[in-house]
Amino acid sequence: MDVSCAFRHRARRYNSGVTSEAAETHDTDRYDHARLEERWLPHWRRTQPFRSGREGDTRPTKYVLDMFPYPSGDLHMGHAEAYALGDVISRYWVQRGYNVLHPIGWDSFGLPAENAAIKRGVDPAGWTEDNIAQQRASMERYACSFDWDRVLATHRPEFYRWNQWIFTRMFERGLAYRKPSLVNWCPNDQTVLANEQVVQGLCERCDTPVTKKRLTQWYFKITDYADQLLDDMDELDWTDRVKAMQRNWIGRSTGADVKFVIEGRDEPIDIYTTRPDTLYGATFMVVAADSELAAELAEGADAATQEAFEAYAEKVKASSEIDRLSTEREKTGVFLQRYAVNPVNGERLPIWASDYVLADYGHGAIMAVPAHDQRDLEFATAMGLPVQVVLDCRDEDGNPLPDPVESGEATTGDGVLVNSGPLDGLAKAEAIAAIVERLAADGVGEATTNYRLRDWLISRQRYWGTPIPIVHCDACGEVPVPDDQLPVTLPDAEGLDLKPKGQSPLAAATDWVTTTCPRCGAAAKRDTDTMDTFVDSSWYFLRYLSVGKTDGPFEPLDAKKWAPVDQYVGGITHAILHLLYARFFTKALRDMGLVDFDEPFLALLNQGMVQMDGSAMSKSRGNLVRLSEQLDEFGVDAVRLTMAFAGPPEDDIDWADVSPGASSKFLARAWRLARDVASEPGVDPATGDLELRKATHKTLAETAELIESFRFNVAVARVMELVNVTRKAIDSGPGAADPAVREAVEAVAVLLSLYAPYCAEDMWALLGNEDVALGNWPEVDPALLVEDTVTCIVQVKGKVRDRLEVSPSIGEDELKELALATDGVKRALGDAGIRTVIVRAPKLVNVVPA
RNA sequence: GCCCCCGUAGCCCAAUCGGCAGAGGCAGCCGACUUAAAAUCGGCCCAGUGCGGGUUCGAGCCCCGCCGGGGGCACCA
Repeated sequence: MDVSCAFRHRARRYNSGVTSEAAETHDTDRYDHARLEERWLPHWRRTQPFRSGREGDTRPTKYVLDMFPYPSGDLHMGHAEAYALGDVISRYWVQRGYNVLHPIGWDSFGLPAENAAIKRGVDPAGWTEDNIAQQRASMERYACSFDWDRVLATHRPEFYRWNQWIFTRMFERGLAYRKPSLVNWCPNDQTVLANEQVVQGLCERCDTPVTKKRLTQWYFKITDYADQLLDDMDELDWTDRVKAMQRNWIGRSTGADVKFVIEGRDEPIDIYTTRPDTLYGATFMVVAADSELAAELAEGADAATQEAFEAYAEKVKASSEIDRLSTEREKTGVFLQRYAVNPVNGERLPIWASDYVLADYGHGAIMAVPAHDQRDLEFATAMGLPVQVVLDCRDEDGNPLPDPVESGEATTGDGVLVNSGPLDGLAKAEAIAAIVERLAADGVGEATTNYRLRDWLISRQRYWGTPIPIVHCDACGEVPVPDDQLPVTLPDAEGLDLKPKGQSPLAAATDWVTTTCPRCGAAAKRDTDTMDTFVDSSWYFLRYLSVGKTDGPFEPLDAKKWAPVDQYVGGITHAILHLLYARFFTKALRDMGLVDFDEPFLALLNQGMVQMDGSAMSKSRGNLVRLSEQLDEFGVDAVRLTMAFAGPPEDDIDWADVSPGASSKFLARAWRLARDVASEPGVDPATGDLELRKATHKTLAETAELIESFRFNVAVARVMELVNVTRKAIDSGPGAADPAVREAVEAVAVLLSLYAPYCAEDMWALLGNEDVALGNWPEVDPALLVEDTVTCIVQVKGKVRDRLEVSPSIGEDELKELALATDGVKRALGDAGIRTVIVRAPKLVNVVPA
């Protein structure tokens, strides 16, 4: 798409009601965002100021990365915020003299393209490429400081070839494997979903209630890295919020495995518990109704029991995730007419099957201690099972808590063990240590760790994704496609029915599916599933480093030079999924010897969302604000500045609360400064007005700190202050010809280049310079940061009673004397004596009366 | 239920070692310029920091307990 076309369009819009002649003429003596955009965009297209990694570039490197967009339509307000903030960081480091890698690409596989293709009967590839072209044009107009030589899109074979390559490496190491299991199934999209894509029991994409289906699917063994994924977070410069989300998701718990002998079964079974100290309180056992163990135990029971179990299991399977998630639901289950033996006291425990025990956590079986676990208590109450108290729990005042059976509340806290044989009298921690030791000695238990995190299900029964590079051979089994036969490209969508039908559309591409086994040469079939698109985004940040490379996913030397990412910028919506997967990939690639670092993203900034009138924007809600219209009306610079100025970047922006019009006015005010400067380029600022010089240098020094701690809104406020004092200097101070005015305005231009590149570039040109964006951060003169005098607050009993203008280097004793002599102190003190005087030279004295 | 974040003028937000509650902006009001309006320039108004305790010479900031808002996890044994 031609961006200049959009400009003509706007010019017409903008000047409607004015003569056509006026529409063609721009007033060069006024700030006119349309004129500035028309002037500078073509210039930047030519000069490509943000190309990184040029031959002979000796600047220190930095890698600043924005999360790449999905190409479904044009950019929206959310993109505008994210890229505005990422650009502030990236442009700042360029100004500070760094060789900044700031790439962009497209996360272009996935359901939206496929759904659009189905709906409109178009080719997903064509639809995707069209959207990419549109977004790219919008990004260029938006003046994103991207390196346009490093663009990638994940749907192109030159990218997804390396998905396949990494997959086969994972497969070789046992990190990619296939297993049958009950998986999340979206009946609408007709595809499997990862746990992470099920939100409140609904499909993340289409909000359809998710059901369960038993399927054989591909997994990545992310659970192998659970401990590292938890522990390595300590080193990351991420918010506590995101770290907490990741911690919750991984969900590490420590406890013990305990072996229970099952009557009539050769092998004992393991259960997992976090409270082995309550083992003497176990009164029954529960196995997950949808587990193989439950089916096996039922098989060993009488026919009536078996029938009851099968009916129950069927019901459980049919229930939706939503039902399952309801916490108020009644406990249900079937007694399997089987018994387990408690290893510590030989008691016979009836075994029940229920859906409140999960098949894929721990061992899918638990010991039930109803006195001290709320869920077990509810189940015992519903089924009339016995309750045995083994903990003496007390409230804060030392009174015993009511009996769980009477109160309906299990006592789950700490307590002293009772009715527990050798454990009696021990506190929780001691009891756990003692019982684990004894179980281990007897060979019937050991301390273990469990995780909420499950292995990552990556199979998708859809067309628009990376084909899984596996050939199924009757003789050889699962055979990875050899490297020299990669990529396995997608068959043409032409003639394929992409509609969801529970099986991958690739299965219908007979010619494509039919192949020979790479190992034995016999007739064989390709795997017809495609990979979860999160695979693409798990390593794309490495591909940017070596986009053209044809003999590997990335060049190790490039990775050494640039990676890991110094600063990542993106929405909090990816706080769990994408970040966790990318961290896992990095660790796996490290173990393959491909990278030499542990974490992909050292620092992370999560910008908030852009809302309108208190809620997320949507067409149906009628509160949609169109980015293109905002850009037409207020200009790129004003919209970008508004995003930076609205508040802390992590906070949501309500577009109704901010004012792009005010941003535009401010930019005009700044721009006029450059127009008004009356001294020549290169004039020595040292001879200029001292007060203005101090203001300029102070602003520069403070801004550096503010940007580096992401306080962009405050940094913008500082530029506004500098603009205000410079205006005053011109109008009612030393005047437009003073060299300090030029110094101040040049600083304004450099500072504004972070938020408002068009305005800054034009100011820079008005000042007789070129290329404002590149390494122009002025050196701060420390001498100009020192104040001649500071205001010392004089307090009596913490209340301000007087002020003193003193030297910054004043001594404590001298300051104390001056303070005690002030009228304010004398008045406030009256006849009272002095108990003590707190002196914090040079800023504060606090007199404490007796 | 567990965990994380946040409550400061009418509104968005500053106050980063515990030290003058206000930097910047929006809205409002007044004035200058103008025949007038726009634009521009200048000025003014506005809270004692959600509530209750505590520590301290001194608390928006630290501690405890509430209230309110947002978010994550959740039958994970």
